[in-house]
Amino acid sequence: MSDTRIFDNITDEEINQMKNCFKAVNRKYIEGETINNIESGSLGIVVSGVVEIIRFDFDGNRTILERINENGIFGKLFFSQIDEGDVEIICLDDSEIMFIDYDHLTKQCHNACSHHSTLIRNMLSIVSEKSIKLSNRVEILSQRTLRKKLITYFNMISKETGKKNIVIPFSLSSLSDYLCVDRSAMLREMKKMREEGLIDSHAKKVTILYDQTMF
Amino acid sequence: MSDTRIFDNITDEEINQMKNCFKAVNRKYIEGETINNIESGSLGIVVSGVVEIIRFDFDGNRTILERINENGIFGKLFFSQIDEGDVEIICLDDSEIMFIDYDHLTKQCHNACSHHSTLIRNMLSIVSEKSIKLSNRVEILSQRTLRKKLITYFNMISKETGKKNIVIPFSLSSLSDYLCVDRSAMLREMKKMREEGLIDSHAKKVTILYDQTMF
DNA sequence: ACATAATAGTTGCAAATGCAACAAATAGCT
DNA sequence: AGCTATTTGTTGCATTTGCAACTATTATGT
Repeated sequence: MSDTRIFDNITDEEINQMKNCFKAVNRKYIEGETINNIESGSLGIVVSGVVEIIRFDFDGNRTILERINENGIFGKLFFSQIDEGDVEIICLDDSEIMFIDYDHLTKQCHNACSHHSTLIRNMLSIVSEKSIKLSNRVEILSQRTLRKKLITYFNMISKETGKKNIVIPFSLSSLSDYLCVDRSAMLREMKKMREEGLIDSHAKKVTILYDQTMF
Repeated sequence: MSDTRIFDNITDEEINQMKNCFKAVNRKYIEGETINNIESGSLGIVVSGVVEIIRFDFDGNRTILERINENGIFGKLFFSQIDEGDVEIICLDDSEIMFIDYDHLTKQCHNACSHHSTLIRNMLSIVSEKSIKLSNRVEILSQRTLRKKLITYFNMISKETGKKNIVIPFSLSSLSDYLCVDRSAMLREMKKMREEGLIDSHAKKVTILYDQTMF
Protein backbone atom coordinates (compact mmCIF):
# COMPACT_ATOMS: atom_id res chain seq x y z
CA MET A 1 0.00 0.00 0.00
CA SER A 2 2.74 2.45 0.90
CA ASP A 3 4.17 1.78 -2.55
CA THR A 4 1.59 4.13 -3.99
CA ARG A 5 3.51 7.00 -5.45
CA ILE A 6 1.50 9.58 -3.64
CA PHE A 7 3.06 8.37 -0.39
CA ASP A 8 6.63 8.29 -1.62
CA ASN A 9 9.11 9.24 1.07
CA ILE A 10 6.52 9.16 3.81
CA THR A 11 6.70 6.55 6.56
CA ASP A 12 3.88 4.12 7.20
CA GLU A 13 3.04 5.62 10.59
CA GLU A 14 2.84 9.05 9.01
CA ILE A 15 0.65 7.76 6.25
CA ASN A 16 -1.99 6.42 8.60
CA GLN A 17 -1.90 9.63 10.54
CA MET A 18 -2.35 11.67 7.37
CA LYS A 19 -5.08 9.57 5.87
CA ASN A 20 -7.34 10.86 8.60
CA CYS A 21 -6.60 14.47 7.67
CA PHE A 22 -8.07 14.21 4.22
CA LYS A 23 -10.57 11.46 4.83
CA ALA A 24 -8.88 8.92 2.63
CA VAL A 25 -10.92 5.81 1.94
CA ASN A 26 -9.65 2.74 0.14
CA ARG A 27 -12.15 0.66 -1.77
CA LYS A 28 -11.75 -2.55 -3.72
CA TYR A 29 -13.50 -3.41 -6.96
CA ILE A 30 -13.66 -6.56 -8.98
CA GLU A 31 -13.01 -6.88 -12.69
CA GLY A 32 -15.77 -5.31 -14.74
CA GLU A 33 -17.25 -3.41 -11.82
CA THR A 34 -18.39 0.17 -12.29
CA ILE A 35 -17.26 2.84 -9.89
CA ASN A 36 -20.04 5.25 -9.04
CA ASN A 37 -21.29 7.72 -6.50
CA ILE A 38 -18.13 9.76 -6.67
CA GLU A 39 -18.50 13.05 -4.89
CA SER A 40 -17.57 16.06 -6.92
CA GLY A 41 -14.65 17.12 -4.71
CA SER A 42 -13.29 13.63 -4.51
CA LEU A 43 -10.20 12.43 -6.26
CA GLY A 44 -9.61 8.77 -7.12
CA ILE A 45 -6.11 7.35 -7.15
CA VAL A 46 -5.56 3.95 -8.69
CA VAL A 47 -3.60 2.02 -6.06
CA SER A 48 -3.69 -1.14 -8.13
CA GLY A 49 -5.47 -2.31 -11.26
CA VAL A 50 -6.67 -0.42 -14.32
CA VAL A 51 -9.72 1.73 -14.87
CA GLU A 52 -11.22 3.24 -17.98
CA ILE A 53 -13.29 6.38 -18.27
CA ILE A 54 -15.90 5.67 -20.93
CA ARG A 55 -18.47 7.92 -22.53
CA PHE A 56 -21.53 6.46 -24.23
CA ASP A 57 -23.21 9.06 -26.36
CA PHE A 58 -26.75 9.25 -27.59
CA ASP A 59 -26.10 7.55 -30.90
CA GLY A 60 -24.46 4.59 -29.31
CA ASN A 61 -20.83 5.51 -29.75
CA ARG A 62 -18.47 4.32 -27.10
CA THR A 63 -15.48 6.55 -26.41
CA ILE A 64 -12.56 5.72 -24.18
CA LEU A 65 -11.80 9.10 -22.69
CA GLU A 66 -8.92 7.75 -20.64
CA ARG A 67 -7.29 4.59 -19.52
CA ILE A 68 -5.75 4.98 -16.09
CA ASN A 69 -3.10 2.67 -14.72
CA GLU A 70 -1.50 2.41 -11.32
CA ASN A 71 -0.77 5.77 -9.71
CA GLY A 72 -3.05 7.52 -12.15
CA ILE A 73 -5.81 9.78 -10.95
CA PHE A 74 -9.35 10.63 -11.94
CA GLY A 75 -12.27 12.63 -10.62
CA LYS A 76 -15.39 14.49 -11.61
CA LEU A 77 -13.19 17.53 -11.74
CA PHE A 78 -11.80 16.28 -15.00
CA PHE A 79 -14.95 15.65 -17.02
CA SER A 80 -17.16 18.61 -17.52
CA GLN A 81 -19.77 16.39 -19.11
CA ILE A 82 -19.87 13.72 -16.46
CA ASP A 83 -23.31 14.90 -15.40
CA GLU A 84 -24.67 15.35 -18.90
CA GLY A 85 -23.59 12.46 -21.06
CA ASP A 86 -23.32 8.94 -19.79
CA VAL A 87 -19.79 8.66 -18.47
CA GLU A 88 -18.85 5.44 -16.74
CA ILE A 89 -15.77 4.47 -14.79
CA ILE A 90 -15.07 0.80 -15.26
CA CYS A 91 -12.44 -1.42 -13.66
CA LEU A 92 -10.74 -3.61 -16.24
CA ASP A 93 -9.04 -5.66 -13.54
CA ASP A 94 -9.58 -6.21 -9.87
CA SER A 95 -8.63 -2.78 -8.61
CA GLU A 96 -8.05 -0.83 -5.46
CA ILE A 97 -8.88 2.84 -5.46
CA MET A 98 -8.09 5.41 -2.82
CA PHE A 99 -10.51 8.29 -2.65
CA ILE A 100 -9.36 11.49 -1.06
CA ASP A 101 -10.82 14.91 -0.60
CA TYR A 102 -9.07 17.20 -3.01
CA ASP A 103 -9.49 20.37 -0.97
CA HIS A 104 -8.04 18.80 2.14
CA LEU A 105 -5.11 17.57 0.16
CA THR A 106 -4.21 20.90 -1.37
CA LYS A 107 -4.92 23.25 1.48
CA GLN A 108 -2.68 23.68 4.44
CA CYS A 109 -3.52 21.07 7.02
CA HIS A 110 -4.76 22.26 10.41
CA ASN A 111 -2.89 19.51 12.16
CA ALA A 112 0.23 20.67 10.38
CA CYS A 113 1.33 17.16 9.45
CA SER A 114 5.01 17.43 8.88
CA HIS A 115 4.93 15.44 5.67
CA HIS A 116 2.01 17.19 4.08
CA SER A 117 4.32 19.14 1.81
CA THR A 118 5.95 15.93 0.63
CA LEU A 119 2.52 14.67 -0.22
CA ILE A 120 1.75 17.75 -2.27
CA ARG A 121 5.02 17.39 -4.12
CA ASN A 122 4.12 13.79 -4.93
CA MET A 123 0.71 14.92 -6.07
CA LEU A 124 2.29 17.52 -8.35
CA SER A 125 4.33 14.78 -9.94
CA ILE A 126 1.24 12.65 -10.52
CA VAL A 127 -0.84 15.49 -11.94
CA SER A 128 2.04 16.57 -14.19
CA GLU A 129 2.20 13.09 -15.58
CA LYS A 130 -1.51 13.16 -16.21
CA SER A 131 -1.09 16.43 -18.12
CA ILE A 132 1.56 14.90 -20.31
CA LYS A 133 -0.65 11.93 -21.08
CA LEU A 134 -3.53 14.20 -21.94
CA SER A 135 -1.29 16.29 -24.20
CA ASN A 136 -0.30 13.15 -26.03
CA ARG A 137 -3.93 12.26 -26.40
CA VAL A 138 -4.70 15.67 -27.88
CA GLU A 139 -1.85 15.17 -30.30
CA ILE A 140 -3.37 11.93 -31.53
CA LEU A 141 -6.92 13.21 -31.78
CA SER A 142 -5.82 16.40 -33.50
CA GLN A 143 -4.58 14.43 -36.49
CA ARG A 144 -6.89 15.02 -39.45
CA THR A 145 -6.91 11.57 -41.01
CA LEU A 146 -7.41 8.08 -39.72
CA ARG A 147 -4.03 7.04 -41.04
CA LYS A 148 -2.27 9.85 -39.22
CA LYS A 149 -4.09 9.04 -36.01
CA LEU A 150 -2.84 5.47 -36.29
CA ILE A 151 0.70 6.52 -37.11
CA THR A 152 0.84 9.03 -34.26
CA TYR A 153 -0.48 6.38 -31.90
CA PHE A 154 1.92 3.69 -33.14
CA ASN A 155 4.84 6.09 -32.81
CA MET A 156 4.00 6.85 -29.21
CA ILE A 157 3.77 3.21 -28.26
CA SER A 158 6.98 2.53 -30.13
CA LYS A 159 8.75 5.42 -28.41
CA GLU A 160 7.95 3.99 -24.98
CA THR A 161 9.59 0.67 -25.66
CA GLY A 162 12.11 1.80 -28.23
CA LYS A 163 11.02 -0.98 -30.57
CA LYS A 164 9.34 -1.01 -33.96
CA ASN A 165 7.56 -4.12 -32.93
CA ILE A 166 4.59 -3.11 -30.86
CA VAL A 167 1.68 -4.82 -29.16
CA ILE A 168 -1.44 -2.72 -28.83
CA PRO A 169 -2.66 -2.78 -25.22
CA PHE A 170 -6.28 -2.61 -26.36
CA SER A 171 -8.48 -4.90 -28.35
CA LEU A 172 -8.66 -3.44 -31.85
CA SER A 173 -12.26 -2.67 -31.14
CA SER A 174 -11.26 -0.65 -28.07
CA LEU A 175 -8.48 1.01 -30.01
CA SER A 176 -11.07 2.46 -32.38
CA ASP A 177 -12.98 3.76 -29.37
CA TYR A 178 -9.75 5.33 -28.17
CA LEU A 179 -8.92 6.92 -31.52
CA CYS A 180 -12.57 7.96 -31.89
CA VAL A 181 -13.05 6.38 -35.29
CA ASP A 182 -15.18 3.63 -36.75
CA ARG A 183 -13.77 0.17 -36.15
CA SER A 184 -14.24 -1.13 -39.68
CA ALA A 185 -12.83 2.05 -41.17
CA MET A 186 -9.80 1.66 -38.94
CA LEU A 187 -9.27 -1.96 -39.95
CA ARG A 188 -9.67 -1.00 -43.59
CA GLU A 189 -6.99 1.66 -43.19
CA MET A 190 -4.65 -0.77 -41.47
CA LYS A 191 -5.20 -3.18 -44.34
CA LYS A 192 -4.28 -0.46 -46.83
CA MET A 193 -1.17 0.34 -44.82
CA ARG A 194 -0.20 -3.30 -44.89
CA GLU A 195 -0.71 -3.40 -48.65
CA GLU A 196 1.41 -0.28 -49.11
CA GLY A 197 4.15 -1.86 -47.01
CA LEU A 198 3.95 0.77 -44.27
CA ILE A 199 3.29 -1.73 -41.54
CA ASP A 200 3.01 -5.39 -40.91
CA SER A 201 0.21 -6.45 -38.64
CA HIS A 202 -1.83 -9.30 -37.33
CA ALA A 203 -4.43 -8.57 -34.67
CA LYS A 204 -2.80 -6.56 -31.89
CA LYS A 205 0.75 -7.11 -33.10
CA VAL A 206 2.02 -4.34 -35.34
CA THR A 207 5.44 -3.86 -36.84
CA ILE A 208 6.37 -0.39 -38.04
CA LEU A 209 8.04 -0.45 -41.45
CA TYR A 210 7.63 3.20 -42.43
CA ASP A 211 10.29 5.79 -41.71
CA GLN A 212 9.43 7.17 -38.29
CA THR A 213 11.42 10.35 -38.81
CA MET A 214 8.86 11.32 -41.44
CA PHE A 215 6.04 11.75 -38.95
CA MET B 1 4.78 40.60 -11.07
CA SER B 2 3.97 39.14 -7.68
CA ASP B 3 0.39 38.79 -8.90
CA THR B 4 1.40 35.71 -10.85
CA ARG B 5 -0.50 32.85 -9.30
CA ILE B 6 2.60 30.80 -8.83
CA PHE B 7 3.75 33.27 -6.18
CA ASP B 8 0.46 33.50 -4.31
CA ASN B 9 0.99 33.95 -0.58
CA ILE B 10 4.68 34.58 -0.91
CA THR B 11 6.16 37.94 -0.08
CA ASP B 12 8.10 39.98 -2.60
CA GLU B 13 11.38 39.59 -0.73
CA GLU B 14 10.89 35.85 -0.60
CA ILE B 15 10.11 35.76 -4.29
CA ASN B 16 13.36 37.37 -5.32
CA GLN B 17 15.25 35.08 -2.99
CA MET B 18 13.54 32.04 -4.47
CA LYS B 19 13.91 33.03 -8.08
CA ASN B 20 17.61 32.42 -7.69
CA CYS B 21 17.02 28.90 -6.45
CA PHE B 22 15.43 27.70 -9.64
CA LYS B 23 17.08 30.06 -12.08
CA ALA B 24 13.91 31.90 -13.00
CA VAL B 25 14.25 34.22 -15.98
CA ASN B 26 11.59 36.62 -17.18
CA ARG B 27 11.51 37.49 -20.83
CA LYS B 28 9.29 39.83 -22.81
CA TYR B 29 7.95 39.24 -26.28
CA ILE B 30 6.04 41.42 -28.68
CA GLU B 31 2.83 40.53 -30.49
CA GLY B 32 3.43 37.93 -33.18
CA GLU B 33 6.84 36.94 -31.89
CA THR B 34 7.85 33.29 -31.76
CA ILE B 35 9.30 31.83 -28.59
CA ASN B 36 12.15 29.47 -29.30
CA ASN B 37 15.23 27.87 -27.85
CA ILE B 38 13.34 26.43 -24.94
CA GLU B 39 15.45 23.95 -23.03
CA SER B 40 13.82 20.61 -22.48
CA GLY B 41 13.70 20.86 -18.69
CA SER B 42 12.37 24.37 -18.78
CA LEU B 43 8.84 25.36 -17.96
CA GLY B 44 7.22 28.53 -19.30
CA ILE B 45 4.66 30.39 -17.23
CA VAL B 46 2.61 33.09 -18.93
CA VAL B 47 2.95 36.09 -16.62
CA SER B 48 0.98 38.28 -19.00
CA GLY B 49 -0.32 37.99 -22.54
CA VAL B 50 -1.49 35.00 -24.56
CA VAL B 51 0.49 32.34 -26.37
CA GLU B 52 -0.56 29.61 -28.76
CA ILE B 53 1.11 26.29 -29.36
CA ILE B 54 0.79 25.60 -33.07
CA ARG B 55 1.68 22.53 -35.09
CA PHE B 56 2.22 22.77 -38.82
CA ASP B 57 2.20 19.37 -40.39
CA PHE B 58 3.68 18.18 -43.64
CA ASP B 59 0.56 18.69 -45.71
CA GLY B 60 0.15 22.26 -44.61
CA ASN B 61 -2.43 21.82 -41.89
CA ARG B 62 -2.26 24.23 -39.02
CA THR B 63 -3.36 22.92 -35.66
CA ILE B 64 -3.80 24.95 -32.52
CA LEU B 65 -2.65 22.48 -29.90
CA GLU B 66 -3.29 24.88 -27.06
CA ARG B 67 -4.08 28.46 -26.32
CA ILE B 68 -2.51 29.53 -23.05
CA ASN B 69 -3.65 32.58 -21.12
CA GLU B 70 -2.24 34.25 -18.02
CA ASN B 71 -0.96 31.82 -15.40
CA GLY B 72 -1.00 28.99 -17.87
CA ILE B 73 2.08 26.86 -18.40
CA PHE B 74 3.84 25.19 -21.28
CA GLY B 75 7.04 23.33 -21.95
CA LYS B 76 8.70 20.78 -24.18
CA LEU B 77 7.65 18.28 -21.58
CA PHE B 78 4.14 18.52 -22.92
CA PHE B 79 4.65 17.87 -26.62
CA SER B 80 6.23 14.63 -27.47
CA GLN B 81 6.45 15.68 -31.11
CA ILE B 82 8.01 19.06 -30.55
CA ASP B 83 11.25 17.85 -32.06
CA GLU B 84 9.67 15.98 -34.93
CA GLY B 85 6.89 18.05 -36.41
CA ASP B 86 7.07 21.79 -36.67
CA VAL B 87 5.64 23.07 -33.40
CA GLU B 88 5.76 26.81 -32.84
CA ILE B 89 4.98 28.85 -29.78
CA ILE B 90 3.58 32.20 -30.83
CA CYS B 91 2.65 35.23 -28.74
CA LEU B 92 -0.72 36.62 -29.77
CA ASP B 93 -0.19 39.73 -27.65
CA ASP B 94 2.76 41.45 -26.08
CA SER B 95 3.61 38.85 -23.46
CA GLU B 96 5.86 38.23 -20.52
CA ILE B 97 7.01 34.71 -19.85
CA MET B 98 8.83 33.38 -16.85
CA PHE B 99 11.03 30.39 -17.51
CA ILE B 100 11.96 28.16 -14.63
CA ASP B 101 13.81 24.95 -14.22
CA TYR B 102 11.26 22.26 -13.56
CA ASP B 103 13.53 19.98 -11.56
CA HIS B 104 14.62 22.73 -9.23
CA LEU B 105 11.03 23.66 -8.66
CA THR B 106 9.86 20.21 -7.74
CA LYS B 107 12.78 18.92 -5.79
CA GLN B 108 13.56 19.92 -2.25
CA CYS B 109 15.59 23.10 -2.29
CA HIS B 110 19.08 22.96 -0.81
CA ASN B 111 18.69 26.43 0.66
CA ALA B 112 15.51 25.23 2.30
CA CYS B 113 13.54 28.31 1.34
CA SER B 114 10.74 28.47 3.81
CA HIS B 115 8.10 29.13 1.17
CA HIS B 116 9.15 26.51 -1.30
CA SER B 117 6.27 24.29 -0.26
CA THR B 118 3.81 27.10 -0.84
CA LEU B 119 5.24 27.43 -4.31
CA ILE B 120 4.75 23.75 -4.99
CA ARG B 121 1.19 23.97 -3.79
CA ASN B 122 0.59 26.86 -6.19
CA MET B 123 2.19 24.87 -8.95
CA LEU B 124 -0.10 21.94 -8.21
CA SER B 125 -3.06 24.24 -8.63
CA ILE B 126 -1.78 25.54 -11.97
CA VAL B 127 -0.99 22.08 -13.32
CA SER B 128 -4.36 20.77 -12.16
CA GLU B 129 -6.07 23.52 -14.06
CA LYS B 130 -4.06 22.63 -17.13
CA SER B 131 -5.20 19.04 -16.80
CA ILE B 132 -8.80 20.12 -16.68
CA LYS B 133 -8.38 22.24 -19.79
CA LEU B 134 -6.73 19.38 -21.61
CA SER B 135 -9.52 17.03 -20.56
CA ASN B 136 -12.03 19.44 -22.01
CA ARG B 137 -10.04 19.54 -25.20
CA VAL B 138 -10.07 15.76 -25.41
CA GLU B 139 -13.80 15.83 -24.92
CA ILE B 140 -14.22 18.15 -27.89
CA LEU B 141 -11.85 16.29 -30.18
CA SER B 142 -13.31 12.93 -29.25
CA GLN B 143 -16.66 13.90 -30.78
CA ARG B 144 -17.22 11.93 -33.97
CA THR B 145 -18.91 14.55 -36.12
CA LEU B 146 -18.19 18.14 -36.97
CA ARG B 147 -21.57 19.21 -35.62
CA LYS B 148 -20.94 17.54 -32.28
CA LYS B 149 -17.50 19.12 -32.03
CA LEU B 150 -19.11 22.51 -32.55
CA ILE B 151 -21.88 21.84 -30.05
CA THR B 152 -19.48 20.56 -27.42
CA TYR B 153 -17.31 23.60 -27.94
CA PHE B 154 -20.24 26.04 -27.86
CA ASN B 155 -21.53 24.43 -24.68
CA MET B 156 -18.20 24.86 -22.93
CA ILE B 157 -17.93 28.52 -23.84
CA SER B 158 -21.54 29.01 -22.82
CA LYS B 159 -20.98 27.25 -19.51
CA GLU B 160 -18.17 29.62 -18.60
CA THR B 161 -20.27 32.74 -18.97
CA GLY B 162 -23.66 31.22 -18.22
CA LYS B 163 -25.09 32.77 -21.38
CA LYS B 164 -26.48 31.32 -24.59
CA ASN B 165 -25.05 34.26 -26.38
CA ILE B 166 -21.40 33.56 -27.01
CA VAL B 167 -18.53 35.26 -28.75
CA ILE B 168 -15.90 32.93 -30.09
CA PRO B 169 -12.45 34.03 -28.90
CA PHE B 170 -10.86 32.88 -32.17
CA SER B 171 -11.25 33.93 -35.74
CA LEU B 172 -13.45 31.33 -37.40
CA SER B 173 -10.43 30.28 -39.33
CA SER B 174 -8.52 29.66 -36.10
CA LEU B 175 -11.51 27.90 -34.62
CA SER B 176 -11.31 25.32 -37.38
CA ASP B 177 -7.63 24.87 -36.55
CA TYR B 178 -8.62 24.36 -32.94
CA LEU B 179 -11.36 21.85 -33.72
CA CYS B 180 -9.06 20.17 -36.23
CA VAL B 181 -11.48 20.35 -39.13
CA ASP B 182 -11.60 22.00 -42.51
CA ARG B 183 -12.68 25.64 -42.36
CA SER B 184 -15.15 25.50 -45.23
CA ALA B 185 -16.65 22.28 -43.92
CA MET B 186 -17.08 23.93 -40.54
CA LEU B 187 -18.76 27.00 -42.02
CA ARG B 188 -21.02 24.76 -44.09
CA GLU B 189 -22.05 22.90 -40.95
CA MET B 190 -22.74 26.14 -39.10
CA LYS B 191 -24.88 27.23 -42.01
CA LYS B 192 -26.86 24.00 -41.82
CA MET B 193 -27.31 24.48 -38.09
CA ARG B 194 -28.62 27.98 -38.73
CA GLU B 195 -31.04 26.64 -41.32
CA GLU B 196 -32.25 23.98 -38.91
CA GLY B 197 -32.79 26.62 -36.27
CA LEU B 198 -30.22 25.15 -33.87
CA ILE B 199 -28.16 28.31 -33.67
CA ASP B 200 -28.14 31.85 -34.80
CA SER B 201 -24.78 33.14 -35.92
CA HIS B 202 -22.97 35.90 -37.64
CA ALA B 203 -19.19 35.74 -37.78
CA LYS B 204 -17.88 35.15 -34.25
CA LYS B 205 -21.19 35.81 -32.54
CA VAL B 206 -23.22 32.68 -31.93
CA THR B 207 -26.51 32.27 -30.12
CA ILE B 208 -27.41 28.82 -28.91
CA LEU B 209 -31.03 27.96 -29.69
CA TYR B 210 -30.89 24.18 -29.26
CA ASP B 211 -31.71 22.49 -25.98
CA GLN B 212 -28.40 22.29 -24.12
CA THR B 213 -29.57 19.53 -21.83
CA MET B 214 -29.68 17.28 -24.87
CA PHE B 215 -25.92 17.28 -25.38
C1' DA C 1 -13.56 -30.99 -26.57
C1' DC C 2 -17.37 -28.59 -27.48
C1' DA C 3 -20.31 -24.69 -27.47
C1' DT C 4 -20.68 -19.86 -27.05
C1' DA C 5 -19.07 -15.46 -26.86
C1' DA C 6 -15.83 -12.09 -28.14
C1' DT C 7 -12.74 -10.29 -31.28
C1' DA C 8 -10.84 -9.62 -35.90
C1' DG C 9 -11.50 -8.94 -40.66
C1' DT C 10 -14.12 -7.76 -45.04
C1' DT C 11 -17.04 -5.11 -48.28
C1' DG C 12 -20.78 -2.21 -50.70
C1' DC C 13 -23.01 1.81 -50.19
C1' DA C 14 -24.35 6.27 -48.16
C1' DA C 15 -23.05 10.26 -45.81
C1' DA C 16 -19.74 13.45 -44.07
C1' DT C 17 -15.75 15.86 -44.74
C1' DG C 18 -11.85 17.84 -47.18
C1' DC C 19 -10.14 20.45 -51.10
C1' DA C 20 -10.09 24.08 -54.31
C1' DA C 21 -11.49 28.04 -56.16
C1' DC C 22 -14.15 31.44 -55.78
C1' DA C 23 -17.09 36.04 -54.02
C1' DA C 24 -18.45 39.09 -50.27
C1' DA C 25 -17.67 41.48 -46.17
C1' DT C 26 -14.81 43.43 -42.71
C1' DA C 27 -10.65 45.33 -40.56
C1' DG C 28 -6.43 47.79 -40.71
C1' DC C 29 -3.49 51.23 -42.65
C1' DT C 30 -1.90 55.57 -44.72
C1' DA D 1 -11.59 58.01 -47.92
C1' DG D 2 -9.61 54.71 -50.41
C1' DC D 3 -6.60 50.71 -50.88
C1' DT D 4 -5.10 46.28 -49.22
C1' DA D 5 -5.06 42.36 -46.51
C1' DT D 6 -7.62 39.45 -43.78
C1' DT D 7 -11.55 37.15 -42.57
C1' DT D 8 -16.01 35.23 -43.63
C1' DG D 9 -19.07 32.84 -46.59
C1' DT D 10 -20.31 29.71 -50.58
C1' DT D 11 -20.33 25.69 -53.66
C1' DG D 12 -19.06 21.58 -56.84
C1' DC D 13 -16.49 17.68 -56.74
C1' DA D 14 -13.32 14.01 -54.95
C1' DT D 15 -12.07 11.43 -51.10
C1' DT D 16 -12.51 9.61 -46.66
C1' DT D 17 -15.07 7.77 -43.26
C1' DG D 18 -19.10 5.70 -41.13
C1' DC D 19 -22.72 2.26 -41.21
C1' DA D 20 -24.52 -2.21 -41.77
C1' DA D 21 -24.29 -6.71 -42.52
C1' DC D 22 -21.70 -10.15 -43.04
C1' DT D 23 -17.68 -14.22 -42.34
C1' DA D 24 -13.52 -15.94 -40.08
C1' DT D 25 -10.78 -16.47 -36.23
C1' DT D 26 -9.53 -16.62 -31.49
C1' DA D 27 -10.81 -16.87 -26.33
C1' DT D 28 -13.49 -18.55 -22.59
C1' DG D 29 -16.09 -21.53 -19.82
C1' DT D 30 -17.96 -26.09 -18.46
